Amino acid sequence: MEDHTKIRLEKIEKISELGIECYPYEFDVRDNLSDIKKSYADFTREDLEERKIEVKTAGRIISIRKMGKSAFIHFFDGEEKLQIYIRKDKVDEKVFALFKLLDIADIIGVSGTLFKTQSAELTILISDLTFLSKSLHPLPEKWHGLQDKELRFRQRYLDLIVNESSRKIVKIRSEIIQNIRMFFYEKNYVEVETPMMHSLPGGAAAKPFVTHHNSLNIDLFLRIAPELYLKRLLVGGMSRVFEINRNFRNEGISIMHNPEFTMLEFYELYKDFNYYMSLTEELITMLNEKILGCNEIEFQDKKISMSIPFKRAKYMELISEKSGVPVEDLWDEKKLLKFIEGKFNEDDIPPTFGKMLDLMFDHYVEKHLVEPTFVTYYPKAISPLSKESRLDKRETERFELFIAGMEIANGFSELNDPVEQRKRFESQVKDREKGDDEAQVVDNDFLRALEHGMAPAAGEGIGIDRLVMLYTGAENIKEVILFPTLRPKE
RNA sequence: GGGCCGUUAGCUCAGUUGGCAGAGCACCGCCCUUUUAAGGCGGGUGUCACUGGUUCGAGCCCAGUACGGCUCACCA
Repeated sequence: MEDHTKIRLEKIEKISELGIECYPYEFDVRDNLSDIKKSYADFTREDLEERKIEVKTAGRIISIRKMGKSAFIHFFDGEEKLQIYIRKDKVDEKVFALFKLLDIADIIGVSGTLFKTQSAELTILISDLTFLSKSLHPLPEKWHGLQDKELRFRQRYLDLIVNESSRKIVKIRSEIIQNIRMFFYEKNYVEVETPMMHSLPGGAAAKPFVTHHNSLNIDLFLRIAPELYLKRLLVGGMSRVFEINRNFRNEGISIMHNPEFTMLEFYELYKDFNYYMSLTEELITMLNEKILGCNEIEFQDKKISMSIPFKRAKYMELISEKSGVPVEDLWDEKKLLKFIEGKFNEDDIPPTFGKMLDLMFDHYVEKHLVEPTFVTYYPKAISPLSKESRLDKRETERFELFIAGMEIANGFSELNDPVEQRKRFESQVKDREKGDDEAQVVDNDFLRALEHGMAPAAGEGIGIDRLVMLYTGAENIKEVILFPTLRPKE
């Protein structure tokens, strides 16, 4: 056993011997530290002297400065720090004996009177001390905090205790989600929850996790997207729905990817993708206002203007512009393949036309999309759930929003023709046969729903984790997910 | 999955040419009633990630393994 732990266990014994409960059941916190600071930080020493303001609060000890018969302690309630002062002549003997057995990281409750020290720091002069919980381990180092990323992710609680930047990310994430909910509630959207376990993986191009249900004796897939269920709700006449929930994709882990991630999806009947581009601008503008108070974000040393309207550019034209390949040649699978064969390794040559376009886009375009940009009119081959474009039969009414080189949103006019949808699924199956293991499968149950008639509709998904990265400047998705997926240790 | 890098005390980090394992904070003992990176005196608390190898001798060199970071690929 670690020495620190042994010593602290001995202290628990000694506290017990004083007749003090080491793990009590409750404590009446009358004032939290932020309220105390907010209310009294501006009072002068004389004001506080005169008014003798009593407070009762609790928190975790983060530093102790002992001076024989007195001591200063900083403690922390998850939100704010405050100093407390204990003097031997101002408390019971037992309280002072308890104080001597306290360690950094222990959790205590205190009652006392507010005053200001000679250096004008608001401080509680303790009259009573309640032991609330012992920590058997010391805190990480006091001014470097916890730096080791692996420890920060594995022991997030320590990270939260000592690193304010980590607490701030949690808070901003909560504010973003809360504001998104408000945004949709105010527009009369209904929040729903659809299955996390699907009998067919659908709604996106991705490899699923597989699990098994014992009593049904069937394999189930953790969902890769909620899309096909949300559209069943549109068939059911729910005209405005949204869901904020986890998706699971059995793919690589990187600074942009976690196997489980949070997705917002929303759908509205009688609207098209143009309307949703505007709605997205409205949503992002609202978030900028609420979270940052301005229409600019700072991301990895880059200032990015978020003012609307966002740029719009066609998918094929962007590829053409950055790669130098004429648009009509991009549409010609043979010419495109020839170009790719000349540029990429043999191993990297994609098996399908859609994958070739993806490769071109990712390689030539994506990283350049720093300013918010709607990439529009994705080809049909890579958009099996989107409605055909009114302008060009090869394209769909689909857009993706890119900010800071990250794909943030993906929306489209929803394909609602069941015959066409079946063809698209079948074309996906052909892609799968050619070696695209992320191509979708035919979902007959979903097709039956479409056959009952789905009104025209727009739909969109927004990756919440990446959105939080934008608003917090986090450079790794693990920073915005409290417990990112890591290989277990030991 | 590929490439590069890292892993030394509870934490943050040094460790030279292969020659007794180090510092600061934390911790332990003593002193100290307005300190705040409190201070003073004394104390090193360690499976140098793991397993082998080379060597008189390995934290250091070599091989492998584990975990992580960065990056490329796939993906949102």
